Amino acid sequence: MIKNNKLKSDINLGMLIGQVHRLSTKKFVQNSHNSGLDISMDQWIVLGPIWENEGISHKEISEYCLKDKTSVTKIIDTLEKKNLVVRVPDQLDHRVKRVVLSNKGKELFLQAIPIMKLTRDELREGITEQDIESLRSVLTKIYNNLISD
Amino acid sequence: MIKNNKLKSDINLGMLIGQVHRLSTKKFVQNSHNSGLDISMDQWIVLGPIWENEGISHKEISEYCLKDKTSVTKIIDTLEKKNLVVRVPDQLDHRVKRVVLSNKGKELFLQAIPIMKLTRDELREGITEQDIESLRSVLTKIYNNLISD
DNA sequence: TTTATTTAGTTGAATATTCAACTAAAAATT
DNA sequence: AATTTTTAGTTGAATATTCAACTAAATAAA
Repeated sequence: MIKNNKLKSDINLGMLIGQVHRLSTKKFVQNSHNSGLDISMDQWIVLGPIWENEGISHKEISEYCLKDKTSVTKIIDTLEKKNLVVRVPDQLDHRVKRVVLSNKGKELFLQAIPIMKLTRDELREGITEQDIESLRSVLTKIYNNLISD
Repeated sequence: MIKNNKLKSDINLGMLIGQVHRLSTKKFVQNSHNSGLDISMDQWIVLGPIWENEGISHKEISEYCLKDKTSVTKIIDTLEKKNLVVRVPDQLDHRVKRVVLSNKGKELFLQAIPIMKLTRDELREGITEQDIESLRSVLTKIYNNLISD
């Protein structure tokens, strides 16, 4: 049954996506650690839109990062505990929390940029821009299949 | 800085891989749940090689699934708690634990196969075999970059 | 205006991952 | 044979994700 090659190859594809995801985040964290920085991949991903858009809301971060609102809440909890960001309640809409970077957060973000670049270069070694675009294209198709219901 | 388009597109690619990974596992779990099955994506992934190779060791499962040995230990803990598998110490090499499926485990595995197929079809809707092969190819290149250090 | 519904964010429980440190057994050195 | 090193697996702490249930505020409907 499982010997069905088609099924098996799908499982392998799923495992491959999972493993590439895990190993990339691991590589980023290791590179950060080697540079003396204490930041995880997901913390970096959430810091991005806050850097670009001071006072962005949870919901907007969620959309930008393709992350669940629950995940965003908890990652911001961690970032706040590390004094990298501050939550500011919106003055007009009291449901909304706006997030801003502390100086420490800004500093860390700037230091992490070259780490991101290094990690990208390691990942992409020997891979053409065309390959990357093809990867992005197919992943986007799958993504669209997954969000449409 | 982050406005650097190249960097930004890399972040987006990373987020895309992460999101596709999360959404696929979510889709599988939802499909399972809709069929009355209680199984997670990672539990399914670990059950696979045990089904194919009764008495497989943790280490072999680890290699097959592209998962860390710690993860394998903990997922097998869960599977054992659910009475789906049993650990059997190897008689010759006392370090090795061999894992076998219980009847309940075999039953669940068989029931999960069509769920896996359904999930695959949903993911791949409108995507050519060529696209999938291209995806696999680029991911494999990245994977190889990540494991070679 | 009062009620109902939607929206933004949080909480707790369950699962998964990684790291570092650990146990115990096997294999290699001396 | 005794010691060192490697290997297989486990444990505990920290991070991340999902689900379901929840609070509180805003918006829509009655």
